Amino acid sequence: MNRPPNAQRRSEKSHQATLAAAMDLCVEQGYGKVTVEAIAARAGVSKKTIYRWWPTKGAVVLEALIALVGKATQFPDTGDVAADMRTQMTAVLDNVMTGPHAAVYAGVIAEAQHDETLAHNLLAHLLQPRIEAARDRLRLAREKGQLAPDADVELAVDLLYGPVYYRLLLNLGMYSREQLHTLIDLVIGAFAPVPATPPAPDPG
Amino acid sequence: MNRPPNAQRRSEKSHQATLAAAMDLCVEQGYGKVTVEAIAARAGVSKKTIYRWWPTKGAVVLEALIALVGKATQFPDTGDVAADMRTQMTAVLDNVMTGPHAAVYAGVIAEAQHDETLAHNLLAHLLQPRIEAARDRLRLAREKGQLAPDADVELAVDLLYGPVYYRLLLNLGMYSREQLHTLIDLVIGAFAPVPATPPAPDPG
Amino acid sequence: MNRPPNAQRRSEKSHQATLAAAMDLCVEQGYGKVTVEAIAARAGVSKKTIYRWWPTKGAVVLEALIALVGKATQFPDTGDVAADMRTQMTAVLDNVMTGPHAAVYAGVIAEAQHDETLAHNLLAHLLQPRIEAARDRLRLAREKGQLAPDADVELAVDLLYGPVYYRLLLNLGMYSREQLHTLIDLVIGAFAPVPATPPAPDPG
Amino acid sequence: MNRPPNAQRRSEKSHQATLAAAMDLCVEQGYGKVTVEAIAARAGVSKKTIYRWWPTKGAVVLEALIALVGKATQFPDTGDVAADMRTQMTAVLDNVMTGPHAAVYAGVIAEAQHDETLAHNLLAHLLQPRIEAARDRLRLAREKGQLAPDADVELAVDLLYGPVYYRLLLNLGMYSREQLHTLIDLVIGAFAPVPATPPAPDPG
DNA sequence: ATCTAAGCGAGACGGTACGTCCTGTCTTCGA
DNA sequence: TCGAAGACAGGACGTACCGTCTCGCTTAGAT
Repeated sequence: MNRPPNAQRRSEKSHQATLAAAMDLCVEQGYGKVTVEAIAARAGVSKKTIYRWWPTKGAVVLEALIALVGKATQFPDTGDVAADMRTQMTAVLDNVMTGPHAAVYAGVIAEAQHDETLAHNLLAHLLQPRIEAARDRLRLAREKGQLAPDADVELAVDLLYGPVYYRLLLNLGMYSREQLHTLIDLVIGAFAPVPATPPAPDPG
Repeated sequence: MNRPPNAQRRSEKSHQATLAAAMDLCVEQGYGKVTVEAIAARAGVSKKTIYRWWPTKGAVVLEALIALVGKATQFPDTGDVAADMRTQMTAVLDNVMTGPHAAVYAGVIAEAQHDETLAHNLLAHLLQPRIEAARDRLRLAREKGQLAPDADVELAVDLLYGPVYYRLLLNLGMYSREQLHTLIDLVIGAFAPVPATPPAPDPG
Repeated sequence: MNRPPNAQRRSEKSHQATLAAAMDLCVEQGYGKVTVEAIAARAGVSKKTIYRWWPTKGAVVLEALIALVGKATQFPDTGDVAADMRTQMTAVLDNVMTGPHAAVYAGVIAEAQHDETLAHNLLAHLLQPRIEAARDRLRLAREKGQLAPDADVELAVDLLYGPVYYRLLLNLGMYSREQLHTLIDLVIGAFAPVPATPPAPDPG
Repeated sequence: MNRPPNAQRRSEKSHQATLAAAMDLCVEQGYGKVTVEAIAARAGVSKKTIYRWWPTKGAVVLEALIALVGKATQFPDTGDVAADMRTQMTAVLDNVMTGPHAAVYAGVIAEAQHDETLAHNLLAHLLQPRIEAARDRLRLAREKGQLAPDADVELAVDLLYGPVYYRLLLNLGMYSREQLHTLIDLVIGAFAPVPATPPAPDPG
């Protein structure tokens, strides 16, 4: 009954055409107005082929998004944690929080509200890796003494990413780069270590 | 000519039945699976009547949500800004970020991603008033010297609300009350005024 | 669950448009190539409306056929049973056994081979009434002594109609009017009464 | 260029398995519900192999039918034309007009209504030989003076076969053997030669 | 005895129609 | 005369088969 298809025999051409068509249509018409039928027509692919490999429209667009942003968000390690966070989050801001893909990303997140599988995959394949990378970077900084030894890195990441998604999803207007940098510096600063020797008392 | 209906002659009974049916169905089946047809059937109301007074399903549910949570969010002012933030945000946490209404709220926010009117009304009637109230409370604290004179209250509110919505909408698990309080204290602390004299080193 | 629709509120316009579109398409393209989608599109009617009132394409076309031929096949009674049979069967020949409707009729009969409901309705509403009329006419003739008193009118009707349907459905070429009349005369003759007084022996 | 396949290298095993599967499925589920996919699956044969050797499902089933009934229809010649017709038509009745194969046969005839090639092959390979055999037998009888010299043997065959197909295809209930024999005797009798001297009135 | 070209099973593919569902509009009928 | 009931046009859904196609594999005839 209903065996899964044989992935080895999958047509890479149809695969890529579908992803490209899905992303193009989302950018042109908005995620919500895109239909599986339209994706199939644009890609020159049959609906059956789409349903063979993806359960829903959301899954297609999610994969397209992952392909789009997957590579662009590696964390650098220059030694300066605040600078590295700025570098990475600026890339995220440019890639998916502004420009034509922002609405597509928001659309997928919206869809995930009533699609558990999509929510899980969104988390597992797009979000969680970046969250983990950020946490790792912060843990590294903590080990090097650049953050307080008891700094809660999970909370720190929430404070860094939370406001960005909040503004994306509640239509509050995305941060400019400057605002983003201010935010990052403030959060990193909040987790800075208490200096070992207190600063000399103000002689005034 | 499509004149607007005469609001004076509106049947309050149908109005309330519709809101109640919408909220009940959302809680039972999830926002995404609810249809206008089902709301009409459950409320014993005709579809026409629903479309006469609301443009979309989202608008109905938004109104139901506003009715539900609209009253519960006055900001206290006890003089202790951190305590007041905790009080108010804990109420929000309990009302819409956890429990059966959380998914409904998330569903409306999701719908707003591809419905500009709904997005506008969500912001104007539900979100913006609470954001403004929070900002006002923080401005008051700033004026009283409980926050740094240059504290960016907009950023502060983003840092308080952002992580909560982020965790709601990205399926990351909502904060416990303790976690929420930790978050609030950290953010308020980050905006605390720089003390004129540095704190004495811990004598222990 | 799935109550039947209210026939009183049926749109007669859509009803007639559907029947007309179905028959037109069948004549143009052949019964087998007609789809419910095409009927709906041609009639300017939604598929839902078609499925609300008919279970299958075959049912639509059957109703169209019934409307087409229902009126044209009354039996006359001139007193001459052979002449009356010729009159009626010639009308049938002209209406549904030749010309553009023949293939449509054959298509419906074909469909009825794997659609029990259609088969039943075809019999009950199209065929059986005409068969009964023919039998009645023959019974009348029998009572008047124009046929043998023990004439099997059911068999007689089979012998009259059978060959016609046989040639229609097995692609054997339909009878000309002359052939049909020969057939009728032969069959009626086979059921003629044995003369009370035998013919005088040929004096030759 | 689509060369025809090399029949010498055809797998007889696949050939027979396909025919058997087709007939089995038709008997089990009815001709109309059988699909090429199902035949392929049941036969353990690929769809490609079926389409290599037959153009359509109908062609497969027709071949299966021919294999089934092809042998059983030689006309006897005992000298008694009515008896010989009874013998042969009873065999037809038993083989394809009743029992599990009747519906399959009807299904193929139905399909032929919108498949010219199938119609042609059905006629040429199944029907026409039997019709010709019947005509030949009647011609022989005519030559021997058992039928009137001007007897129209084509019409006679129509009168013999027509009612049988008519009852098969219009769901009118097949004849019993007795009814069939009555029919045959009546038809043959209608074509009997006019006696030179009229029969003497029954002296009883 | 190998080579090689075909048939073969498997099954993915583009395509078409299916029959269902929901939307948002429009009509009817009963209170 | 208003509103519930619900029929309507429209359009996307996800499914089922169609007939084509591309894979490896066997398999038999020709080398």
